[in-house]
Amino acid sequence: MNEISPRENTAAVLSRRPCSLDLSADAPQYDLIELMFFAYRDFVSDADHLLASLGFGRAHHRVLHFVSRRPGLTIAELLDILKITKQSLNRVLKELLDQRYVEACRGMRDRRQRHLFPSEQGRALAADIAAMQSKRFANVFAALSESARPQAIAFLLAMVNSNEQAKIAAMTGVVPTLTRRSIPDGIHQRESNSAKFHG
Amino acid sequence: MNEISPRENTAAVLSRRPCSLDLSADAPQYDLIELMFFAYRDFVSDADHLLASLGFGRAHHRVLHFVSRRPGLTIAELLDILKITKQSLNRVLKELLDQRYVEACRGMRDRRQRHLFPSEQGRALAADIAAMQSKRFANVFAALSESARPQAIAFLLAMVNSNEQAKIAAMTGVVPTLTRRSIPDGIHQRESNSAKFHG
DNA sequence: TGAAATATGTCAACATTACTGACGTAAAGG
DNA sequence: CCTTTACGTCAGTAATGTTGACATATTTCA
Repeated sequence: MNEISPRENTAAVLSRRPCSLDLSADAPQYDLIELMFFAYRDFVSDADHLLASLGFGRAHHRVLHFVSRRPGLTIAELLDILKITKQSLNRVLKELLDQRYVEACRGMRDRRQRHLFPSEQGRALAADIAAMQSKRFANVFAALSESARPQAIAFLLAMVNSNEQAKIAAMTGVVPTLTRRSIPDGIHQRESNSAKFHG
Repeated sequence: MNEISPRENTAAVLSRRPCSLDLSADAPQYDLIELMFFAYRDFVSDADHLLASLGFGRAHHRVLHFVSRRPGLTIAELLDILKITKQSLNRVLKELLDQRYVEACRGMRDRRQRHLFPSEQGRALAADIAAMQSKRFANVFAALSESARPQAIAFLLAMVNSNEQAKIAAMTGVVPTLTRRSIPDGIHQRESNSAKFHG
């Protein structure tokens, strides 16, 4: 089923190497589309073995990372960063709390809020993983020119939906100096930020 | 439960803005780690609405994309690109075949192989999504300097595991000219390429 | 003060994408 | 002829996400 009579379609089969030589303004940028996929895939794979050995996944890592980076943040702030539902967050957060990688305490000003802090071992795990990923960046920039690092930061920040760039820049401590003008994003920029980030 | 006596930990709570001013060689590069997360999250979200309206997910998109870009590739080649199991591939591929977004035909030289081709509507859908993502890149580079595009390509390619860079460069049609030296990747580079890419 | 809004927790059901393990089939190749 | 290769498939499981509904405590506001 779903089978077509045997043909080789020689021209198509043999042209395995893609030819995206179109330089017109709105030509599809296949190279960048695919490089984003491969670069991110290898980037996130760095931490997987270490996390799996502790029974954690990437969702746990993301929570632990942002709790470690911004100690004292609240559930609502974390939800706004991760763009997932509170039910999804709660499942992984509960495990991190149970296993004492994260601690929580009620706010003094607003006792409804819970402020999240990394425990000692939580801080250590987050640091270990950050070191692994930082090593990849260090290798990358050692192989490129000196301006590559600020250029990469400017590129990645510009890739973020423009209505979030200021917030992200502040959060990451990045100074968006290289951006020259503001241009609207892709189609669905303002409709929602639901990432449906199954990974 | 999992609650600590109410304390505000004022210093920690108030220092919401992270300070990663450490410039030593192996300092954690929190800014880049987080920007990779946010940039990729927004990048992949571009296609979600269109795909969802057709009953497809990101896995379908990845298959359709590479089939469209390299018409005639075989199952084995596709598995090597996506780094997933044949069972995972088969589920989404079957749906794309059933709904006539992809066509398959037996190889003439080796009749065990199946060569995959996009149908007319498959090509159209792949082109639509590529156009959306390309628009994001066009906006990004319009806001940055002229050298930003080749720099971004060099950066993303350098982020790929080094034992795959040559293959990826060939596949995407990118010329890795800016790379100056080869340096080993993160810890798990050679052990496996299992991406466990739940997204 | 009392009602409404807010911050969070929780239960249930479900979808998507991935995995492992096992087994089957057809074709290629020594 | 026998083994390997390329692919298909069934069964079970795991991780991460969703929606919807409801509960509880606390703050805010009229």
